[in-house]
Amino acid sequence: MPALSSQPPKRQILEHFAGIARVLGHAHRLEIIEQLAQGERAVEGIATRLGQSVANTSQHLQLMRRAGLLSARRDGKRVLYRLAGTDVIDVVSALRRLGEAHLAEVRAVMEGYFHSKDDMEPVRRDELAARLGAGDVTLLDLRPEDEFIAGHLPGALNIPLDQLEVRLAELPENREIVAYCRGPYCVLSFEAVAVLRARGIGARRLEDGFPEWCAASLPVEHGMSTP
Amino acid sequence: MPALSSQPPKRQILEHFAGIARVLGHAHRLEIIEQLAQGERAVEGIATRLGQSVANTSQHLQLMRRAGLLSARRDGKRVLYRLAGTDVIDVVSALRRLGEAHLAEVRAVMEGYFHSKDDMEPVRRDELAARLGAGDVTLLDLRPEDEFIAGHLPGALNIPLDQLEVRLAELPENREIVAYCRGPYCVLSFEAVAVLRARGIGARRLEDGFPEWCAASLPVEHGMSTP
DNA sequence: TCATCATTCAATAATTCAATTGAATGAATG
DNA sequence: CATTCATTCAATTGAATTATTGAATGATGA
Repeated sequence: MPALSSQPPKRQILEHFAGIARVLGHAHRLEIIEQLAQGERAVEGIATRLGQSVANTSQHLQLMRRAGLLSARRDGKRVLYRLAGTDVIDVVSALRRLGEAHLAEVRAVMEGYFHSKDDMEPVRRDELAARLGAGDVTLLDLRPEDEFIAGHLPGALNIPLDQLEVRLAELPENREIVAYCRGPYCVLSFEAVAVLRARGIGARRLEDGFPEWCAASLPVEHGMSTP
Repeated sequence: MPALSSQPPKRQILEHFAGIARVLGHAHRLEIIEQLAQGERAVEGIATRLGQSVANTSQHLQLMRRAGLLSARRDGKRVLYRLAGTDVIDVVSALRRLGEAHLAEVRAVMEGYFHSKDDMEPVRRDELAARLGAGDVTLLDLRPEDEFIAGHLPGALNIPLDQLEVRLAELPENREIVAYCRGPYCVLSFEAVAVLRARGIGARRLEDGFPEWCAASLPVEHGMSTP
């Protein structure tokens, strides 16, 4: 809670933005956001996933709620938290990009974690466009269905992120999966790649998203998916 | 400098991202980034603009440099700092959007600062498309010249942000100015509106940027500007 | 109503962070 | 070579955060 003293208004506003950044400045809270990006969760569920006490998790959740990152609703005995909006995801994914780009230590950890460096590198737009013709790539669109219908990459399969775990069977085997979403700052494709990798399914993400693909005058399809 | 203990790799990575967020979690540092978004600056110049001591500013700068947000070069006696990359701007502008959207207090301060609420609200894409025909709007493209040449909104004037202050005379008077840049998460248009307002020039920014305009199948021009 | 369960609050101790002060580099100029 | 000036370092103080503990809400169901 930043102090609202009699400072110039610009400074006051920056103080608020800095307050939000401080709220994001804790690994547990970033992990909570990652959880909630996939849907509503109760306090205890989050706490066990984090391996932290319920009281501690509750305080983190409330801090984020006060900062406007989360909202909560009561369902019987439980209090279900969810992200206040997609712009929370936007900040976290921009943060992730920045961290990946500039922090050498992160790259080192990642290269130790994933088998090869290529696995983690995003697919470039031109590379993808060239490989689409060959037909050995499955495109996975993680946006909500209405956005998908309004326009998507040719031949893409639409599975919104929150349904990914239950619809894994729809993914063809033995084809490389390239995930994409709203744009380079959207975290949906990051999350999807993480989910797929956790199940041993090879997947990479597109460097940017649908708007940029469009802007590059590459082919676009409209309407429902026809599998 | 987050601890790199023997934690699961995912936790280690989140720890690093959180560290970056903490570095952003201070109003002075956000203000430094705002300064450096306009170009290289020496330590003392930044310090005087912030109204802080040189020693203190130097420490903030070094903290940001260690976090990978800034880089520095020596020029004679002075050390010139600059942003390490545009992704720093991306995070700050995503943060800004989040703060503006969710923090009621920020809105209150803004409404007290600017004359009317409308002044601060971005121009929606469809609204702009409709008004382009009438010809009472000057479009201002703040991206670097090469990006402008590759494609821009019809009739737009290209003044990269770092040249804005010296090229103010090129702006026509008595027309509303709408600034745009790379996308909704790019801070260039935010900065431009701030610069213009500080000189009493009415300006608003486009809700999103060039890729989204393209994605919406709206008209696009290529090549140099022809004033 | 009472007991139960999930969540929240309040108080504490350990850690981390911010700004100040004064001294120490390190390049440029006479 | 010594001086000057911009920047950095080191040490201190005061403030803010984090995780823990145990008690207090507040809704549910017997």
